[in-house]
Amino acid sequence: MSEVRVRFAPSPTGQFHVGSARTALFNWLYARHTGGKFVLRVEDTDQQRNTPDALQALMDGMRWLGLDWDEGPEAGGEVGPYFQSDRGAIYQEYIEKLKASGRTYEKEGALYFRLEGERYTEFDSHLGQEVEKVKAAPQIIDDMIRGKVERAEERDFVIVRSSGDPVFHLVNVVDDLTMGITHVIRGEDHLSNTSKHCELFHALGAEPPRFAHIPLILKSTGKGKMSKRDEGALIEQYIAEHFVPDAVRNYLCLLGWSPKNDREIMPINEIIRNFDFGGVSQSNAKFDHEKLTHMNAEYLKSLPIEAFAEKAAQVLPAQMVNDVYPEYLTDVMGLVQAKVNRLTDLPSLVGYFFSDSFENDPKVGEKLAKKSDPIVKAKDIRAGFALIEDPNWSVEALEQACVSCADAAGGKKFDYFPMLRYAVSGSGGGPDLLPMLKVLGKNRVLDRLDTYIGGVNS
RNA sequence: CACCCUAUCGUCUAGUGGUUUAGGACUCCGCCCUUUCACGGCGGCAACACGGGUUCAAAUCCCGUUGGGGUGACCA
Repeated sequence: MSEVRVRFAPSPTGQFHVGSARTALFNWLYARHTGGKFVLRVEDTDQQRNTPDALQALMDGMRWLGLDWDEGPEAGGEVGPYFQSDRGAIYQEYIEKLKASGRTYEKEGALYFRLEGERYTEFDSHLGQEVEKVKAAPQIIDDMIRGKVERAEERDFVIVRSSGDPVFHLVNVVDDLTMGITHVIRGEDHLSNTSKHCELFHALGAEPPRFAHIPLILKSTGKGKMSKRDEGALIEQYIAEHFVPDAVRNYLCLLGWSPKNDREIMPINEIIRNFDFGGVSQSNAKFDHEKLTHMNAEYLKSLPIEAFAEKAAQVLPAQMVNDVYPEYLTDVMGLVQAKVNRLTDLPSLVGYFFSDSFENDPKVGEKLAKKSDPIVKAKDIRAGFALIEDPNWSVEALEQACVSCADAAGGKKFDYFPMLRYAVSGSGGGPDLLPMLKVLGKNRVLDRLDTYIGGVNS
């Protein structure tokens, strides 16, 4: 059995769509699973849209997802060039072969591929005119996901435009042939055109590769397949929003593929080991941004605290973290790591750890004022905290102080909690209170209690 | 209009003729924990599109209908 060779053949337009990313991913997984080669081939025949920037964005996106290629731009390889724009001579050579085989003819300046079979004329409602059709023998597509699919082409088709440029169907087949591609893994939107490709392979005296047409990713709301304009459709967006790349990749793996053992959050090695076309779904899947976000949160939680703090530092405003000890940042992040879904939620979550000028939530303030004497309580607990001698300002010492105050007032320690939280953070929710006070430190806590006491009186 | 693909909870899916009161995950809801909460624990709602067959037995096989998706370019 010869080595598996798969390819991802994007047309770099500057935007890396999740659908393309998943096609790349499944190719990559199959190559890694089988120990084969993953080829990156750039379909840059559309000079208008394909810029160096666009290529860079595509490669950045692939690398961000951890999809490394064995042959292609910046990697080299034996069967290049890997840019279609550099392969003109190769296409010409194969066009000549096709001409020599007698399967082509010219019409209105374009070169057509001629189907074999009985010809007839018919009105085509889609084209709105009479066209010549052919009763060609059906091509049998050997698809690893869908089994044997039979489809017959019924019209001759253009392989070289009157401008002299070869069309997609031709270059795709020639490239796959000359690059020794053994398995073509692509979106189901290509399935109907595969019969054209099989015709061309056979006309060139070659056996078509095996195919795997993977289901499409559909819009999460509304109809049709996902497009670049839909929310969450672009890999660039996840990079910009500091998603965990492994989380995005993990989610994409599960969109249309299942390990069939109820496992979802998996290290990539486990996915590679289990990846197989038997696990690929035959039906299309809707994109679910919430599940992706959940998966991102899971990956965030499992990060070592140092790594989490490092990532957090990238999304927090510079003035927040610049003149702060790294240990302080790590401590703060330890408080919120398990609670955050996206890193970009962080700034609004932890502002009060870094600045005294935080917003007070008026609703929480009102609710607090309705309870009994928050100011008296604040004064009591402020006095109690001031007496703490433990230089570590530990959670235990803080709790003890609360208990003492509560005993003296004939209440419970929790009587002070909502007020304390509001006084130091302006908010009604957040991390566990006592650890949060410890991280904030004695000076900050006492100062903010003073502000609260004074602020409410005035 | 034609051709091709497809059809299990709202969503992603497990299920390849009997082990299934159809399992897991996201979402949602409830309870517990916490007199905070965006964490955690426990629990709940929720599906085999429809109609025919085949079979002792069908979510699973076949046919049809309906729904969804794709393709039908001198785009890729």
